[in-house]
Amino acid sequence: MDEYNKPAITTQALGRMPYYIQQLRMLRNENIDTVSAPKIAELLNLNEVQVRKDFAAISTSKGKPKAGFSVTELITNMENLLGYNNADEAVLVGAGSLAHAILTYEGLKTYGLKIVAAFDINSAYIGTEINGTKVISAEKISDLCRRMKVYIGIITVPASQAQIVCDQLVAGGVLAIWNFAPIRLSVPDHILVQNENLAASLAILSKHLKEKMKYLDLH
Amino acid sequence: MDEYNKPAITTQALGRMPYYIQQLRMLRNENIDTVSAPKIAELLNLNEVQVRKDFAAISTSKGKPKAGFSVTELITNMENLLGYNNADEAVLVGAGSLAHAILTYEGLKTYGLKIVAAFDINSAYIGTEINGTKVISAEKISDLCRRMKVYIGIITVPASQAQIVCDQLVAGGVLAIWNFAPIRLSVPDHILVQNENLAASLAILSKHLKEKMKYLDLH
DNA sequence: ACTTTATCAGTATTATTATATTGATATTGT
DNA sequence: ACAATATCAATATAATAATACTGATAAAGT
Repeated sequence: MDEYNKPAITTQALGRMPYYIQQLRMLRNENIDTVSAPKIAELLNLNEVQVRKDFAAISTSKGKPKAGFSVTELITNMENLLGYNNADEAVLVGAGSLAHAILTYEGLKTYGLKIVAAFDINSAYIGTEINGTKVISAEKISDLCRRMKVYIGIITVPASQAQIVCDQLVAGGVLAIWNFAPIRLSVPDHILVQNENLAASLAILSKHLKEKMKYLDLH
Repeated sequence: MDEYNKPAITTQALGRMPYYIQQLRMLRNENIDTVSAPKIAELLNLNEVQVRKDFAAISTSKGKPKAGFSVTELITNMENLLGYNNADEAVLVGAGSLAHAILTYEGLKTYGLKIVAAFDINSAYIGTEINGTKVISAEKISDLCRRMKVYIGIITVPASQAQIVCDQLVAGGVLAIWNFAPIRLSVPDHILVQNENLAASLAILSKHLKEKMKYLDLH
């Protein structure tokens, strides 16, 4: 039940878990029951040692030389880590196409999230359902979060409204915010913000490509 | 025109640029023409030194003690860096709600991307338009990419089809791929892949929250 | 003019993450 | 039973990124 003497899992490793899970499930479907770190590394195009370290960080048992790790056990360990069996409830604010994409995203439950309500200010959306989730007037954010004891909020509204929405979520007792608006939210110290910034990824891709193109020009 | 003796910009710094641009534009709108690194750091909740370093990495001129940096100059430098003035053309594959969200995302042009075509296999979508972009049959991916000399591809199809689509893009001469499918694509060495993995972010958020909750329980 | 002060640039330190190396061990094949 | 081998665990090194520190300097106040 506890994890002393375990190398605490790093943020980066955590980010790789979904890839591992996905790959391990594929192997399980092929009735493969043990797998080595080098094999997974090859499949996912990662470093062998990195994979082994990641496995060591989450696995309840050790890998065996020559054989590797138990596929089902790794899956179970990762699922537990990510909260597969006790998904947190979350609310989503903003009912646009991004919200739609999130609500229909199969990964949600797998990685520990269950969206219990969606909010919007646009009366045209209010009362409708998106993939089984009711859209409710944004006025009720604080009230409903508090009453339902929801601790995670997802923000998909435009940048201009993100801070307002954020404040309402915080007022409603939300502790963690998954923010898709391209701004840095200002929150009290104890609130967790995970920014999902398309602009940032795009910037990185664009810059890398420019470097590559420059390089190609010279040769 | 060249940048010797410049600290090369890091990936992380690059990811912060969109936040800086956004903030700097707000300041410009308020007719503020110089700003200090500590001020920006405070507004964006970042470390003062980090901001100064980031500015130093992209700015064509130096900051002045007591005054700070020129707002407009910083904006110009960042826009150039990110390709604001010569946006790359890209194609998008998969016409679902995520594609919709990307196509209507205002940030695109700002950060150097212009989507010239969208592809899908679903005949119900083919021929329609999303926010002004035509949806074309997925059979034509390779051919069209090559003819239009498009070097960036965006993948928003389900995981099961992502590799196939990826191969078609590569066959069409695409050099950089922005991948929203939750798998690690296998590509030739010279192809750039930027993964945008919702599952990974979610995993990180979920884990952090669990730690926080555990901590709160103990007090 | 002089002093104070906010800010800068440059350098040093620390933290985090990734990768390489070394020796041990379980399985396979002879 | 023994040797060969793939893989592991653990430790060491390297790469990357964040933060702290130190001395210099431009602007503002006295």
